[in-house]
Amino acid sequence: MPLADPFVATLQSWIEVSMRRSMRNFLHYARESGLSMSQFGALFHIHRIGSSGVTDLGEYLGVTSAAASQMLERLVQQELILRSEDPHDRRVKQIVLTEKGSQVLAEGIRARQGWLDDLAASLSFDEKQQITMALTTLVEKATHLKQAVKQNSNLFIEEHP
Amino acid sequence: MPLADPFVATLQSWIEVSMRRSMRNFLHYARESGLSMSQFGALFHIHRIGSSGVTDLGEYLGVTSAAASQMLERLVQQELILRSEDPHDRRVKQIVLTEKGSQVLAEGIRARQGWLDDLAASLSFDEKQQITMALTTLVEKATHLKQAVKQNSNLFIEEHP
DNA sequence: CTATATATTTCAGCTCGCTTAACTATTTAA
DNA sequence: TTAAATAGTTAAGCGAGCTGAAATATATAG
Repeated sequence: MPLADPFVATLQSWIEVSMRRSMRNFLHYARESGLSMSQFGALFHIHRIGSSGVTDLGEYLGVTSAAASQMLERLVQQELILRSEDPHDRRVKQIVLTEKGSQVLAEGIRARQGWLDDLAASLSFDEKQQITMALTTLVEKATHLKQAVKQNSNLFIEEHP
Repeated sequence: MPLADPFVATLQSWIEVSMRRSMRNFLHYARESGLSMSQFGALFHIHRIGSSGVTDLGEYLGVTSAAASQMLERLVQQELILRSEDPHDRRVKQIVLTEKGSQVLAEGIRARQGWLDDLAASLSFDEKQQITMALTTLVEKATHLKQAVKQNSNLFIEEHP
């Protein structure tokens, strides 16, 4: 076990602070919008990857296709998603966000991150510039990292032996 | 509505990337440990503020004291918390983590942030140093911000008029 | 002392999200 | 063409988590 890297420790502090804030805002919005965390997760995934099949979404969320189907049914009833037949393979369903679904999702994200404006206002121009550079590096590296892990997901994340 | 501040945009990107990663790891651990998000949230809050009353915890979580009481009962049964009478006011219960509760919480946090080691490994010494400085500033400002908001919470967050 | 306020628990009843199992429809392989 | 695989839905049943209302115990105000 490695000793505490000050870099990692700082990163942990920041993630703890930012996640607590973001989650708090987000849960507040989710509650008043009548949507659950799971439902937002589904909307988010559908938005991110474009169209998705029922089973794929279930795998992403870590649930059975039956559970995914039931959740999607609720989202259809709320007019947040559209579920249509894939013309190339009529067994699969194409799932996309409706206009309303996109709006709800966007508003949730905005609610989650609204405090960032206040944070920005409390920083000087130079501080902001320096932080922007640092975070840009982080985002880039983390994105590459993500792809690396995705390749190994069979081994380490989804199904350990 | 302000135009997109590149600082805020970068911050949003980073939070999206880091939250998606952290939440994914965390949900994975939560699932295999048999605890729900809400339960972890409760453990986290109890850990953060030391001891807490039932109603206080419910208010923090945004639920009635009845709901909080029921959740705490489940946590007691799992031996994650201790619930005892407050000697100064025997109506209220003191709620603290057990050793097991602390361990489970710490492991959850570790699972959530395990990917940071990989991220650290992908950065040079200079990059890490620069990012550490930037994040230290962010953490400090965000913490101050938090207190500022706490003072206004009656107005803007907990109970809007 | 009595009335009221506060802290917590219990209960009935509800929704959500989950599972397994059974079923339908469609595609693909032999 | 028939058999097997795949995608999705449906149904029954479970536990978590929530609410409102009622009950209990304690503290505090008059």
